[in-house]
Amino acid sequence: MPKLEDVAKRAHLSKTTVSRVLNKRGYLSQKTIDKVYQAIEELDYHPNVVARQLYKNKTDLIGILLPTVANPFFGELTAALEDRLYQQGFKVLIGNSMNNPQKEADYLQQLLIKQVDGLIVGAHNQGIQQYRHQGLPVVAIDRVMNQDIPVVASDNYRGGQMATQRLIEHGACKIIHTNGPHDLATPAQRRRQAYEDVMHAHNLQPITYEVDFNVSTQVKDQVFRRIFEEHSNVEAIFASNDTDAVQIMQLASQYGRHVPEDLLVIGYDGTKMVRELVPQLTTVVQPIDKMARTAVEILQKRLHKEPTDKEYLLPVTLWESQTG
Amino acid sequence: MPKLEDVAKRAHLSKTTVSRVLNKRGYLSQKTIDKVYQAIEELDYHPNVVARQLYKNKTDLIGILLPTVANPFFGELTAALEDRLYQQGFKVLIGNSMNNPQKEADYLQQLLIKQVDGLIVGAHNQGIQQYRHQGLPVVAIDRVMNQDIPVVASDNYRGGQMATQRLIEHGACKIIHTNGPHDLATPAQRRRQAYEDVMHAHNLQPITYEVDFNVSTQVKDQVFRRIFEEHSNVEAIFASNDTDAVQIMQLASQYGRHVPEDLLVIGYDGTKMVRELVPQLTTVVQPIDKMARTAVEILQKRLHKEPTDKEYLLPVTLWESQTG
DNA sequence: TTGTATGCGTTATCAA
DNA sequence: TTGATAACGCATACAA
Repeated sequence: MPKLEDVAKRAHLSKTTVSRVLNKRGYLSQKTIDKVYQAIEELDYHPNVVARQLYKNKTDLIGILLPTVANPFFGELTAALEDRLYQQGFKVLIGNSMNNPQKEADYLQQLLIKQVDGLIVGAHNQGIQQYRHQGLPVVAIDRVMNQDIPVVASDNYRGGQMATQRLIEHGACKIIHTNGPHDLATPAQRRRQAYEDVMHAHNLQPITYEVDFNVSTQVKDQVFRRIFEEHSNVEAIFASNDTDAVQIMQLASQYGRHVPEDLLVIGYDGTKMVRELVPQLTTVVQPIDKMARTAVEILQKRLHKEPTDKEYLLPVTLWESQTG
Repeated sequence: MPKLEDVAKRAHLSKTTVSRVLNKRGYLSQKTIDKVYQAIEELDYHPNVVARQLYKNKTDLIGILLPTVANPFFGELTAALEDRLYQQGFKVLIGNSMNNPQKEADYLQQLLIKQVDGLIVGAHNQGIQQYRHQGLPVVAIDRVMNQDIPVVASDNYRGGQMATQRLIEHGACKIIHTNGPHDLATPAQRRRQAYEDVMHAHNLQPITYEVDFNVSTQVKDQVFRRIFEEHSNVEAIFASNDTDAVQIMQLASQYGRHVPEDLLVIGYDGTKMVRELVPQLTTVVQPIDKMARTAVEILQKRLHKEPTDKEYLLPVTLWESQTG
């Protein structure tokens, strides 16, 4: 691998001059510039990014810590984030921590150490209190961390309202909701709050089943079956996310229930992929693109030490389709 | 940010000794070790990864260049790759190049430059000949690059055979296939070859519609509509991937066709996500996990300068469901 | 307009 | 068992 010095020698110049040409700094004669580029060409020289990173004390790398890009929501979110970050001159380091708090902790420890300039976190593991580390700008997505980390989220309360209201308008009374564990501090809990508020306002009894997001389809199956077995008269389900909603619908048919005649189902997330693959699913659409843009914007502010709000709530919409 | 020297000062030792403690090298008295760890604790010191990278001339970073993690196949593939790579001590830099040859070229230029220790490429853009760059170990997934880059792919020929044969066994004669542009050198073209071979063996006429993978749903719509308009008597479609298959089925209903009574459809990829969301879709399942493991294995060999084969074909299976 | 010398934070060689 | 110093490759302050 040729280095700056090799180029300098070949062009009969000093490292400084070559560096200047590369970074277009200061006064340079055209002749010098040409010589440098020619030497670079001949040697197939490329600057060493790491050395540059060390000197500049920044990497232009942003870490994205999420459960898994295999999930459509996080996949689309990651794609959107990568797109924005790339446009701003950053590259993206990913860490998928699903089902593995140890891995999340490890990523943190490693990423916090000057490997990345900033961090976008949406991982859901519990019991990780390490984010307090000062110095590294962090933005959370749909996840409450500690007080000085800004959160970007969809308007979960509004989403919960819209879904529950729609189910009630469609004549359902016995409506069951699924959500993450109540002790996991996430903005998604506001959906539950909204659901309960709307139910109470209509003198209906809210029932929430708690399902850990980071859990296999099989384990979720157990929980969802309990819904049908413990509440055979359930009329509607407001699910925690779209894949859960679909899984519930498939289970429903095993219990002889037909959607939407027999049972209404509304999901959450409304990714492009799910709306393409299961267009009949009524769902609350999170503005993934806007969330990504906002997260990157906020991160930039943090990087430039500008003040930010604590929370950014982005508007949801309802994909009004056939299942609920 | 405290550095080695700060720790050394606080522990009344030299940088060397502290470094030795951190890397557990050479002889050290327990007393020294304790002092060092105490100082590290007190200062909340973390080694600077970039400085280490510069000295060691490696980053423990692997670049993954794919069209987009928003697509379920690449999403699941990325998740699997990340998982394996993490286990091997690597972190992952992603680049999504969909619809953007410029971006792919840019990523290459940047990643080839010592920013990553190796590269896994599955991007589909044409006209990028830059991968010749020596020195950086590269593995391609489902993509033919140049001769000295090993390719990991599912057994596309077998997949094409299985799908076509099944459609014929189910009584279809007028079978149409969709695939990428024929001038794009990809192992997926072997599906087309298999399709044509099987068709010819049954004295049937193969018809392939070419659809650029990197293109919007809307544009694909145009192409798929042409299938129904130019071949109103089509009996079965073997689609290039599952999302296309679903899109085709939805279009079919607009043309008054019912799947599977009126029209058979088989997809390709068989991701967990699609099989969960659209279980009725018959599809050829790529062994994503095995592909990821293999790719990482091969990459390791390249990193250790061990010889590798040119091509690794992994077995596909058929998800025998209802649409075809 | 160009060159010299220094530092970024780490690891390793060699000497003590 | 420990310490001084050079090297990794680059970019800048300062000098010429």
